[in-house]
Amino acid sequence: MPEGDSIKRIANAWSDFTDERLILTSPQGRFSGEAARLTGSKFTSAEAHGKHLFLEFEHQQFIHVHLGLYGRFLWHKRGATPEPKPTTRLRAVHEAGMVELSGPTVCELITPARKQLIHARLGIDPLRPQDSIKTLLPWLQKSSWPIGKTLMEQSKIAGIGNVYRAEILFMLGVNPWIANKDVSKDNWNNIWLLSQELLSNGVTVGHIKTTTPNLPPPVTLPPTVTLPTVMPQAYVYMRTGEPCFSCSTPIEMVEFYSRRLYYCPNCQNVKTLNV
DNA sequence: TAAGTATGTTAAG
DNA sequence: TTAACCTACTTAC
Repeated sequence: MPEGDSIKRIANAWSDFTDERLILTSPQGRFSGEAARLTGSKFTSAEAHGKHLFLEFEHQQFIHVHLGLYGRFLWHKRGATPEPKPTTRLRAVHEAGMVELSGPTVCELITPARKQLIHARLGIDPLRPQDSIKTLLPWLQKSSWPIGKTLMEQSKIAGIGNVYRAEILFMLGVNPWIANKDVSKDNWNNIWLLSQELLSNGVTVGHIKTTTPNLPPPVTLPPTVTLPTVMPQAYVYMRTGEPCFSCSTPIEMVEFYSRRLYYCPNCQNVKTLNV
């Protein structure tokens, strides 16, 4: 489930290993040399930037991980020592437990210089307290990119993926095709605040759930529409053809820059503009 | 039980 | 542009 909230949660989980000397192996083989070199080094900290994870070991050694679509961390309790799965890229063992990483797009041992390069190509992250939409506004107010593309562009905003993109635009009633420069500064601030709120909530609850009672869609509910007693995880994501919770119009889906984009054509004013 | 699909990115061609 | 990564969940049979 790799959007930014998941990576932040994984970074938090790694803090259990802080100051421990780990035994690292790579049953799958593609990280064997690096695992052997790091074994016995003290793990010092974990950091998330967007969907990228950095595991720091003493002497400024970093493991850079990107889960991609299939990558998973599997945590084992203290004392549990299951047989290593042959697909495990990285296995880390110490007294407090064990973790296995499988299927990542990226798992590499990097220097501080390379880490800096990776940060430099990533945009502002709603989960990083030091980041602000203010630094991106000058570019946004000149850009003709559709906002639906911008929210997914990791070099501009890091951590939002296909689920949060669809949900943020729906919750604020924004047409995904509208140009960045046609979105007001106030609306960018609202998008940023909502991103922070939704991703933080994802870190807390452990999965993406945008449909909490505290975060209703801003669209006014007609009196004839009743929300289901048990709300699903999302308002529009993966709900093609089902009625919008706000206006009952069927949710639509199109291919958009090689990814699927879900939206309510009515609440997000798609018909009255272009598609 | 099998088949299909997905919250993503990289590198080969 | 396409294949690779090779998990976990949902749906079909």
